[in-house]
Amino acid sequence: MSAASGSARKRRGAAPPDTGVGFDLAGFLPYLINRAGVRLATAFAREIAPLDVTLQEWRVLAALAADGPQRLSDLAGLTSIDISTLSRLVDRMVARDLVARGRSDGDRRAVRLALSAKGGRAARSIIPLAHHYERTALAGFDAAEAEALRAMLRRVYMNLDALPR
Amino acid sequence: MSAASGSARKRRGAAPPDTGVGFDLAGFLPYLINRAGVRLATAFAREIAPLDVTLQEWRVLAALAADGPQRLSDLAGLTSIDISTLSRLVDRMVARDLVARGRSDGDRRAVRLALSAKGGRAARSIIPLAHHYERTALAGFDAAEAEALRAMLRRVYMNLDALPR
DNA sequence: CGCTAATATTTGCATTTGCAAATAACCTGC
DNA sequence: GCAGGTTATTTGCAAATGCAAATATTAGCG
Repeated sequence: MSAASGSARKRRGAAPPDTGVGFDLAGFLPYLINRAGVRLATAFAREIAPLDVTLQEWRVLAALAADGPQRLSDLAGLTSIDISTLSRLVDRMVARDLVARGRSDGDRRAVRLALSAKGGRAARSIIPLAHHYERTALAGFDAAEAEALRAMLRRVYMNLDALPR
Repeated sequence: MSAASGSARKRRGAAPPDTGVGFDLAGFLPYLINRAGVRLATAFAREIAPLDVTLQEWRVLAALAADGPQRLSDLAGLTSIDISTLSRLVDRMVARDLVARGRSDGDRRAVRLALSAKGGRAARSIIPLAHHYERTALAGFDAAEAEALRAMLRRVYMNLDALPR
């Protein structure tokens, strides 16, 4: 498993890595979040592939399962998927009868997306896997630690929310 | 900023969200990591766009700056970029003279990638932005909290490492 | 040594992606 | 009740992506 431990001091005895620009990647938060996220994502994607659901599809199912019927833009916010990408993803899910698309009552510009019966079944079959997976990711964490991690991730997210959109 | 607060109890007075599958997205770790990661990524991408460097390119620069010259597969591990995608990404970076590509001495199958002079300058110009950005993400965190977050993200990553590859 | 299995990288190919422009439906002030 | 500006979604289009197959090279074994 790769070395890359602390390093990145101001140089010292050991030869600096040739092109010595010097950057402490291993301690860089965006790096740590990204690699954990990618790991989580690719591994879970493999887990649900046999169910013929992609990761992005699962994200849509999960968001609809959690928050109920909603508009496309709400779903985009909840899934972190670009709205144009999501529009087409939902197309495919509608075609496969996982999601029902209707026009919003109040505002006819907006779309109203909901789980179909089949989509609900798919969600219910994946949710236990998701929970199991989360427990795996949090192996060795006690409840307080797990909650602390969640809270800190929310804070990071909100800190970034305060930036120029 | 969307509502979506705690909710997801076992139901109670308020009407369950129509298609009541029931899933606590807001407390689901993979969701929290993904949305923080996506936020971090898209916002930083915008930040460096004026420098004519994409996020993936920055990841390559950062990995080379941190760990020095290395092989393509090492870089893939460090950046969490798929190796075939990375192969082509590096192509472009070589074409733009950000990265130098040579064949490894010991093993002529392997490639040896290093920052070019220009790539080093690009890295050095972005690193301060990256640090500034990390500080923004961690606004309100004291040093111990920030380090606790990093440590927990490493643990999550390692927990997943133990899974079937 | 010669041959088969493993490793490192590249390439073929079909999808997915995301920005920007187009479209559609509201909403506001007059 | 309508011009002009916003908001919600879709679509055009040029990349970027990732899986699987091809290539190139090394390693191991008899």
